[in-house]
Amino acid sequence: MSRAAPTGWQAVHDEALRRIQTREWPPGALIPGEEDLAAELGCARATVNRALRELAEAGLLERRRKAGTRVTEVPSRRAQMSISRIAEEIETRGARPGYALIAADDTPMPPARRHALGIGPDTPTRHVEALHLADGAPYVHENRWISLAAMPAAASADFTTMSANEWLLRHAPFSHGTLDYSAAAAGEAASHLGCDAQTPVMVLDRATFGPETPITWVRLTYAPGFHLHMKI
Amino acid sequence: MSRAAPTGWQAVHDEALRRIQTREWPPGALIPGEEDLAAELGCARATVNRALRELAEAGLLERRRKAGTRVTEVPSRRAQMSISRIAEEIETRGARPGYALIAADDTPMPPARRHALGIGPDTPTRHVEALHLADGAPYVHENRWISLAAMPAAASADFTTMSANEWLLRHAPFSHGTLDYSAAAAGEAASHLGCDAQTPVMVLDRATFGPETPITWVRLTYAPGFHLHMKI
DNA sequence: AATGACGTTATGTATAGACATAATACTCCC
DNA sequence: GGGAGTATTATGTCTATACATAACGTCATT
Repeated sequence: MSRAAPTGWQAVHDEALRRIQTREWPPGALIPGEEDLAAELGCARATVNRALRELAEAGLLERRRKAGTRVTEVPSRRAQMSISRIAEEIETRGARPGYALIAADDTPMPPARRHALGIGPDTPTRHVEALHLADGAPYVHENRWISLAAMPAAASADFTTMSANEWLLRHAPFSHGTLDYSAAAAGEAASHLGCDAQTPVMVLDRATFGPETPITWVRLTYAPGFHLHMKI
Repeated sequence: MSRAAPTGWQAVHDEALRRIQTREWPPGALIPGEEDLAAELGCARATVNRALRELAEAGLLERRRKAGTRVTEVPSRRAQMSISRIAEEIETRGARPGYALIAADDTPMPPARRHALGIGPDTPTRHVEALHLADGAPYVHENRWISLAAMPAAASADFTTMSANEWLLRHAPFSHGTLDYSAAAAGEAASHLGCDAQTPVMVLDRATFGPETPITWVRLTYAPGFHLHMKI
């Protein structure tokens, strides 16, 4: 009941964050209960709850019923990056996006990738290969298979002007997926990216699933110089 | 007021998610207001608010005062990865973590990296070079500079048994930072990683800041075969 | 026609009170 | 002493109500 000013859950959030960062609440320490904090800061318990919940979601606090709330000993924070349209990604980097279809055919999906996506050998797929450009220069090579069981419309879709990436974002009811970044030699994509086959490049393997079914598997091979930037 | 069962914000969240995924609420559509939904689902407006707020944070809905809530046209979802102790990262991969200090000295920080971290040429730093092992094999090479202005205790810290990574996680009041993954040839780190200098490897440049001051800059060079795995 | 004031409206947030739930701490009984 | 059952307690959540705030539309004024 000492402080009068900081009402609002953000104010409570900031005040708690300050106490954590200044070690007024040291790592591992049990902090006052919601009721006490609400009384001290002059707000309702629900307000304190909202603030502390956000901090817990950020990994700075650990909350357990009955046991109370304590400051995380070794905070394992989450880094985030936004997954968006490749064209948008290129625009964000201040370049003019371009797109060129290389092939849209029925090249069979390799068994290893069928397994990664979780579809059987009989599920029909469509194969799309394309190149995305930034200011006219190769930006990323896209090599994709789409499950026609999940997206029958993909069989007749025209990928010459709209990339499969964007088409799927617009049409597929995607719910979750996995990303797998690795470093590799450019290999077969080298000719499209305008570099040597031995040049180290970033490779992204992505599997995407709808609420019920696997949708697509794609390998994106980025041109040399690509950086994956994230914030914590 | 038709449905009786789904009380609880998670139920409302799931129901809204279902309507988005089934395109009962198609992309771009304006969905019913909180008041209406609360009446329909038989719960309080605050409960609907909580559910829709979560979906908005996940990037599936866009909410604006007065304008209402609409389904995101092209959802740009966020991928998450957890940043943790390197030892923990190795354990997660099912291996026994190991650590070997290579050097702890006063090697000056290169100007480019001083700039990336945002500290002037007069700020004293400490340099630490180390190798992290997984089941005895090289896992990642760590090359780090710590600002002694932010962390004076780092000047006398012993990094022979505890890595600088872990020491900082325990002692530095870190608030935010940037991650920058790229693919590169192993180069100077090759000898430590047991590979050729030309081998493509993943490189992570990380700058870490406290609430007020820059703390540390580190380059982690991962051994060949490393994959960065994320979920959406 | 452009501009500015204002009312309307949907979301954002705060509150007090209540009940639910999980987990610890304790007690009782064997 | 050990195990089962129970009381206690801190967080989790829901409700109803209220007010705050942003933004769109409208209407009047210049």
